[in-house]
Amino acid sequence: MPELPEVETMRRGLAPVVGAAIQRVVRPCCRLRPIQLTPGLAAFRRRAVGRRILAVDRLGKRVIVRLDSDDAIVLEPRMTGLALLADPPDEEHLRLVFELSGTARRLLFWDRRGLGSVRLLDRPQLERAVASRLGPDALTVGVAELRQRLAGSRREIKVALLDQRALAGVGNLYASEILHLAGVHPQARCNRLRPAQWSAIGAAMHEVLELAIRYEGSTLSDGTYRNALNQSGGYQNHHRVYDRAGETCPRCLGAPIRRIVQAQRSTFFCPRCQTKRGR
DNA sequence: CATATGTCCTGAGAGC
DNA sequence: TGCTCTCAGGACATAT
Repeated sequence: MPELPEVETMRRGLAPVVGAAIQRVVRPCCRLRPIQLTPGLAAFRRRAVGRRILAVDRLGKRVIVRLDSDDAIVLEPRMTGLALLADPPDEEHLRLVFELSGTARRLLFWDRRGLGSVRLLDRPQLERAVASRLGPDALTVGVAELRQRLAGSRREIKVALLDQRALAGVGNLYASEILHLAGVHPQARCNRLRPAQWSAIGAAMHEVLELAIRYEGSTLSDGTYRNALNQSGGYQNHHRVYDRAGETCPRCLGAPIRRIVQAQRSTFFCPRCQTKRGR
């Protein structure tokens, strides 16, 4: 489930396509339902083929491939989507192929569950989408803005961190990791958190995300996530709490990690060293 | 307006 | 062994 570190790793892995021209766009036929492609294939080809790739950026959990036409291709991996330069894990779930000039040859969008999407947007469309759907990027947001955007909410902090309109990039796995490092209870209400706790969350967020990027993201036991060269990430070996229910907390070495459910998603935390109210 | 819940999707793994 | 069932959680639509 690509979150900010995995998508940032994808973005970096796609560096070789910068400068290449898109020569063909191919949708392999497959027995599975096709992923969402906007606009349809014919219009997509008309606008993409012949264009050169100027840059590959990231916004939250989306990869933005900028074209020399002022259009951009937005890759949204959601649960199981991958952007690949290397051969995919299998052919069956290959959803879209961009054939390119230059050394990279081709850029693939592979998605086992097919919840991801590929959209080609013009500049106003992209700007509108970003403004209406995405908060500041979690990797660079400052503590003051983080606090300003979340502190008024009555929601539980773990749930609020997942709201992409408030803050872009944090997903279910990293929300647990961040709050554990910050020492903040996942069920603490945003509007009850103290300034020192917001500072701790902001610092922990940057620390966790940067370290996870250094390890090229997390490949969980299902093995789905891969970088652009179809290699596993390494951060799963450094998870503090995620999917570690029952194990001893690495922070206090005293209490077992607990799993609870918030907003239909698993949360992992240490009941001893994550508190609702700082002091 | 803010917040909560339901939905999409496929494959892995559990249980019988 | 093979069937059925549950679960995983991205973002968005719909409900409260």
